[in-house]
Amino acid sequence: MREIPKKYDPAEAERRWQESWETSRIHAWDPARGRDETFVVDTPPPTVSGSLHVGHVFSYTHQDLIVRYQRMLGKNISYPMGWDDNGLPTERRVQNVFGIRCEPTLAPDPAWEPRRDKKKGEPAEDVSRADFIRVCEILTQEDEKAFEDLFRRLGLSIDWSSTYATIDAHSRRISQASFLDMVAKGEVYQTEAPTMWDVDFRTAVAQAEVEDREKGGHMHVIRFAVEGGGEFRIMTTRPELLAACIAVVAHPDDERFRPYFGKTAVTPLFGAEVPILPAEHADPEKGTGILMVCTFGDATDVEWWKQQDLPVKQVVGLDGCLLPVTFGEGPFASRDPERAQSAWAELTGLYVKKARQRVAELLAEDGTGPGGEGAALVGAPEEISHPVKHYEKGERPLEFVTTRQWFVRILDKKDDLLEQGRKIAWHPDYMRKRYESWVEGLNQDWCISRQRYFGVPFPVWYEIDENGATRHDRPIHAEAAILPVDPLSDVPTGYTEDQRGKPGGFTGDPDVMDTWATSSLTPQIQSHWSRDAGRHAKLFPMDVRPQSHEIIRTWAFYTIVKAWLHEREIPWKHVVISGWILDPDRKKMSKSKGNVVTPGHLLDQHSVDGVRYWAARARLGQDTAFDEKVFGIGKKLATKIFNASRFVFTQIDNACGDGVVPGRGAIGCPLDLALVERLRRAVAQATRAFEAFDYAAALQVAEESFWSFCDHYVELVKVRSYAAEDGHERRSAVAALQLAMRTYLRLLAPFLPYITEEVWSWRLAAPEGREASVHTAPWPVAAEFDGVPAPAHAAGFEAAVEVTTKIRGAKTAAQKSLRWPVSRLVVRGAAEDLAALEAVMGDVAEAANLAAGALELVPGEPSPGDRFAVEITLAETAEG
RNA sequence: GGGCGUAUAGCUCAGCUGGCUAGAGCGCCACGUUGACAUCGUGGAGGUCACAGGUUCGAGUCCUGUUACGCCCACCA
Repeated sequence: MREIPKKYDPAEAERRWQESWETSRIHAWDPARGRDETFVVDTPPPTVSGSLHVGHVFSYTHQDLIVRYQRMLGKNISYPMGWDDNGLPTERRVQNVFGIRCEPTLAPDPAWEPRRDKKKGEPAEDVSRADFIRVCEILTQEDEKAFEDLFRRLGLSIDWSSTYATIDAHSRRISQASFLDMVAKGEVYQTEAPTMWDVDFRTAVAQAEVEDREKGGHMHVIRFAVEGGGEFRIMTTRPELLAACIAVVAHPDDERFRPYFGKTAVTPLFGAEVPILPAEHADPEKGTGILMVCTFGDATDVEWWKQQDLPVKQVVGLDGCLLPVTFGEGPFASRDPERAQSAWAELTGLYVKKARQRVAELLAEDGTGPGGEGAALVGAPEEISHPVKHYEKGERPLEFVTTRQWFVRILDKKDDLLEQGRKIAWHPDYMRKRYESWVEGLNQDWCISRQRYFGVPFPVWYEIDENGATRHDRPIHAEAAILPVDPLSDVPTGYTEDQRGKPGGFTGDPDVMDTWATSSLTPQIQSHWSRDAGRHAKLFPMDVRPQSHEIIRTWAFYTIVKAWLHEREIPWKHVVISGWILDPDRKKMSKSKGNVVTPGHLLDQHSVDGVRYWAARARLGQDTAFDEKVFGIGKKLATKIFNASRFVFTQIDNACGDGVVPGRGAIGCPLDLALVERLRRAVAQATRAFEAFDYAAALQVAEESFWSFCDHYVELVKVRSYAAEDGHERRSAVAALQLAMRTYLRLLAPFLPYITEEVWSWRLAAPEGREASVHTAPWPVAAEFDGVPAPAHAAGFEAAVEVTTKIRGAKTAAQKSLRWPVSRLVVRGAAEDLAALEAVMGDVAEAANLAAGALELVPGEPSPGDRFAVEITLAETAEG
């Protein structure tokens, strides 16, 4: 029998148990067991190029609480770990750490090695695509190690034999298979069309990655002439797009502009003739009621342009600077090409923001407004603040430019996707609304191609015809058997490498997929969809997707899209949404605000169990203030478990020299029966809470019940359990203590895995089987209390507590110790309450040190809100 | 502009389908070393449950409106 330690060293226990769990593989998924006894988690793969954050500790703990409960239910758990390393965040970090930049035209340099000692001002070094990707891999492996260390320490019960990275060969294979399946189903298409474009990263972005930011700007009022006489004014924040104006529109019912419909307007400065047309989207209330349509100022322009048969005047380049344009020909026809050209000469090459200022100046200087009178610009541009679309990871506003991109058809599936969302249980339920409003607001198909490098390539080549032109209309798709492929280094079947880029040969698609195109497949990556039908059937659809609410429109949404497209299925039955960590000022903690607390020192200072306790107190979906005091409460609870266990097991050792604890049948004393009744209730409540994924409520129930056990039951039962004589009263006490401890340790095990495992190992752990660890031990159920009768009086426990508390109060008020004897105690109350009290009075009297014959029970009326009215007379001396 | 959420002791939060004479922990005050626990124990003082109406025998709990904060969404002229 192991000696019970006097002190608890959390850090030592954490190391010891991590190792033990690893060795015994209690977190591993068993592929032999069936789907119905399996619980599958779609673990969020963290972005490893981000920093470690208390937010990780918070939300990953939430998942682990649910998982640990399910494991105790006996479920075969599939809880893997993935690393999200593909994509822009990694590229950006690599660029910063190593001071390099990818230049895809360069050939790989075998002699080149990355350096971290780049100085600040040193210009970025251009490296080949292959070298760039190699460095991305080096860095993500380091980052993944740091995350794994934290997660292991945090006690996440992850199956570490089952990990993946979103850039690894397996994930690339699944991603490419997904793409090809969508091609086969006609759900993906390629088109050359205006798309949202980030001018810094020089890549297309999707609607989900776009956010509005309130930015300062200027409102310009510009006069347009109407052919045949007349003029009107438009208002715009983007005068630099004047040369890209293709039409002027007003609302069809707007009387002010009705006479102009069908006529032609002439743009100032550039002298372009553009039609004046009615358009429903024009709002008579806004601006002057008439506005210019440019290629392309915003999504409305794109939308409207698509409906009309109008030309494209692309003036903004991929870098956000104005392109050279020749006026007087093609779409850039002008009444005065010379003047237009000279004006444009001032703007060409300028970034849009710069060009905006300059064109305003030109419009103000130009004395030839409509009719040759006055300036085209009316007054000084007015300073305003307005929302501007940005790529969420970008600095400068998005532009709409025409490029060739891959899109997944989602706009035609809104109803199906809403229906899928309704089949999934959201926790909390109101989070479903976020999903629904996102689906309802979709206005673009999903652009999945990115002009980047560290990502999953499209498994596609294109034929090059005899004239050397790339035939995007003649794609060559990779066969499933050869996936994953990199079309820039691999050769399509039937071709040889020397045909690359040659007339009659082929060329690889240079783009990579949107990172979400892969992340949306985390269930399929885990289940080996398209590769292993048996495994897939055992893991898909999954049980639960844990995630945070800001990525409902990306991760949750896209995952639902993919599951629908591939198999007409939901990806999981439940989504559980964690809230955010707020700093004490109620601001969201984020790296950019500089208010992030790193998790390492928290774990050192407050112990893992203490930190997990803090996370577990936050209900799903609820943002939580970062409050260091709460860590202390958790640590205190762990200490209490340690000490209470020491007491209980010492009592058992003393009472049961043979090591055989009296069975449940031995429990017979009224207070002990009352305790068991409370255990029954706590178990039922905690179970109900966990079934609803409400781990916080389960914790609260377990914690409150446990403290009450310590503060009241243990104090009341001590004299009996310490008794030298081995009578049925002592046996009842010891059996009840053991049953309670077995119950509480398991109720608290999901929250505080280290301390519960530690004390479980002292006396309760079986040599083998489920009860070898508290974490595989069966979750407590009502049947465990069978054989223990219900107490005769429902309120016995509460009666004992109330009288005990009153006696303690009297002693405290009299500044006496709690052992001070009581010479006389008169208790008044209702007859049934007195009966309940009488049954447990033996324990109360012992705990209160009540003199023999000092008790008087008197039927009568207590004061309001109380069960009893008591008169307490303390003894004159400590000896009674 | 639309939608969602939150507002309960100084602080962090519980209060399920209405019965509360509103709870817990921390903090604060006082007391106590009793043989699990001084990284402790015991007791106490703290709230017109954001505001205004309404439904009801009865509302922190339901309805309506208002305010504050947070989040999500929205074509930015």
